[in-house]
Amino acid sequence: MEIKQEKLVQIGELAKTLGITTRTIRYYEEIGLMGPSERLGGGTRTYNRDDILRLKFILKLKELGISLKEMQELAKNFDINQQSFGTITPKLLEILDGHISKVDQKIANLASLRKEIVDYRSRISDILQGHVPEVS
Amino acid sequence: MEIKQEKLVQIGELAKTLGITTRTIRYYEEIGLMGPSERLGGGTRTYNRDDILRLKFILKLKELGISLKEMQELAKNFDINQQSFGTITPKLLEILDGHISKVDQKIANLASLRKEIVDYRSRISDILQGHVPEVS
DNA sequence: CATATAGCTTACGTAAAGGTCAAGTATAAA
DNA sequence: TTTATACTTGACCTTTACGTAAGCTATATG
Repeated sequence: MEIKQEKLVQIGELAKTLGITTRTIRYYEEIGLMGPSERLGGGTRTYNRDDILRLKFILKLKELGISLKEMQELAKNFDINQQSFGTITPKLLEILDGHISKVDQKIANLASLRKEIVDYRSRISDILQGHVPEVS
Repeated sequence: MEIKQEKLVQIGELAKTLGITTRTIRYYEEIGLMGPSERLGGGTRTYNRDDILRLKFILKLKELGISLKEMQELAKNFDINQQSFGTITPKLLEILDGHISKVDQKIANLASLRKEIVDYRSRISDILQGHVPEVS
């Protein structure tokens, strides 16, 4: 039986390599996004490869506009049955499908917003050209 | 010399017709977006046609995703010379252009997110079919 | 006159995503 | 051993756009 040799990093180093602050990492743990990490004797948090992947995933989703609250919703279903990947996957597909719809909806909303802004912009631009706009 | 007969409304009625709360209107005054309105004897605020147009304009910009802070920037230019709509528009165009870019950026990000989710979804779907995925 | 309704000011509360400070502990280097 | 970092928890601070409550005034109506 061989001993697993995990490469462990502390919170400061992890934060630095990811370009975030330690507060952010602790905050994600605080709200349950990261799950309690292993501690050293003195209480110092340590992170292994899986922890780091998870954190990177969170940052990726955040970068793309998913709120921490939405991630918490996702995390519920992820964490409840972490054991059997086979039984969770159908549910996971369902969740992902839901998210695809949500994203599609957001894209549609933004596209509509964009059109409105552009239209409004051109009306204002007309004013600068001396055109008389209609009162709305 | 004829006396101007302005139709004046009070805050409650104005709020109701615009679908906002009185708090919102007072707040806009509080932060200088609306300028102090005329008061009746008892101190009750009254709004004339220009005030109402201005408030509608604010709501329109808000609807387009412009923050109250950004509007305050606009208001600076707006208040100095209230007559000339011409002096405010270039600044407004600038802000609107910035917003169009922002929205475009968000749309691009969401599109990218969508692709990622779809990819992830299909990898998971593969697992259900018995395929062995690569570790990423 | 009493009550109802609308208005007034002051000021604290809220959510999101952390920032910042305080006071204490642990570990490594000089 | 002293000093310098890095870490810990706890708790209050920040911003945005108002919500909400308290306590008071003014106007309309029965």
